Amino acid sequence: MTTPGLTLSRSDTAPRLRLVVARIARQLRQTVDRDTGLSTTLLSALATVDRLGPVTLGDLAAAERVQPPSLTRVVAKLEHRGLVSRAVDGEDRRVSRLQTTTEGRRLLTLSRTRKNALLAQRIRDLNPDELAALELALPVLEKLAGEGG
Amino acid sequence: MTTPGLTLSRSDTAPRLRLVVARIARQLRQTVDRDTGLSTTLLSALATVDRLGPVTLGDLAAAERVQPPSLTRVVAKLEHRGLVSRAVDGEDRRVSRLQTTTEGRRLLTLSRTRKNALLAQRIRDLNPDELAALELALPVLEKLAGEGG
DNA sequence: TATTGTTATACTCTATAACTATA
DNA sequence: TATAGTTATAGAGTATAACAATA
Repeated sequence: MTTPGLTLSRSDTAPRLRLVVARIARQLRQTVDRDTGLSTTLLSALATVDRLGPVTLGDLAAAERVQPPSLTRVVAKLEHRGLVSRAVDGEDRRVSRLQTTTEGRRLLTLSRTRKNALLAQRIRDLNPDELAALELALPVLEKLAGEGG
Repeated sequence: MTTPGLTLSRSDTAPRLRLVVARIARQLRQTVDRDTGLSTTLLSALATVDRLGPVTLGDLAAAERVQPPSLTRVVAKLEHRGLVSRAVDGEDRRVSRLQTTTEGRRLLTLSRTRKNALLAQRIRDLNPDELAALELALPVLEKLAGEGG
C-alpha cells in the first residue's frame, strides 16, 4: 500500500471511491462534534457561509449542492445558535444575505484545530507515505466534489 | 494542483477531508443508480455481503460500521429484491447467514463497470496527474474508512 | 443469564410541491 | 408573470430502547 509499483490507470477507481466515501461519511455523520456541537452538515454550511462572505440563501444552496428548502432548515439552526446572521437586502427585500458571526468564526476555527476528531485520530496513524498520498489527493477530491460553485 | 512542490505535513488535512467527503457523499446519496436501482447504502451492504461470503447479520453490521437494527432494514430490502439470501445457521438457530444471489452478483458487477455514474464522469475529466494522485490515495482512504472489520 | 436479531420509535438530512412576498 | 425563500410533506438512513427467541 505504501509503495505501489505502477500507476497504470485502473478501471475500478470510481466504484471504489464511491464505496469508501460513503463509508467514511456514514461514520462522520453520526459524529456530532464534542467541541462545537455541530454535525458535518451544519459545519459544511457554516464554512461555506464564511468563505463566500455575505451570501444569499440561493447562492449558498448552489455552492452546497442542495435544494433551497433543505438549506432553509440548516440555516435556521445555525441562526438559532447564533453562528450566522442574516440581513435583508436593501435593494431587493426578497433576498436575505447571510454571514458568520464572531461566534460562528470561533467555532469554525475550533473545528479546524481539533485534534481528537475521528479523522484526525486516524490520520495520525498513517505512515509518511500514506499521509503524503492523502494530501496530494485532497485537491483532486475537492475538484470532484465540485467545491465552490 | 498538479505538481505540488513540497510535501510538508499540513495541519488542515483532517477538516478538509471531512468536508470534502461529506460533500461527495451527499451528492452520491441522492443518486439512485439508473442501472441497478440501488442506493449507495444498499450497494455498500451488498458488496460487503459478497466479500465476506456467508456472513451473519452481526458481523455484517460490524463491517459496515452500523448498528444491527439499521442493518436489519437494509438487508430486508436486499432480500426483497432477491439480491441476498439468508439461511438459518444449523448449529445456532438465532443466527442467519447471508450471501449474495446470482442476481446480486450480477448487479454488483454491473455497478463496477458503469461508465455513466456521477463519479466515473467526473473522474474522466481529471488530468493524468490528478488521476494518479487519486489512485494512490484510494488505499489510504480505504484504511481510514476501516474497510473490512 | 447472555446473545442474536427484530420491532418500535425518533431524529437528521434531504427532496418535491405548493405557497407567500416581493419585484 | 417571475423570482427568492418558506412551509408542508415525504422518504431514506441511522440511532437507542425494549423485546423475542435461542443458547
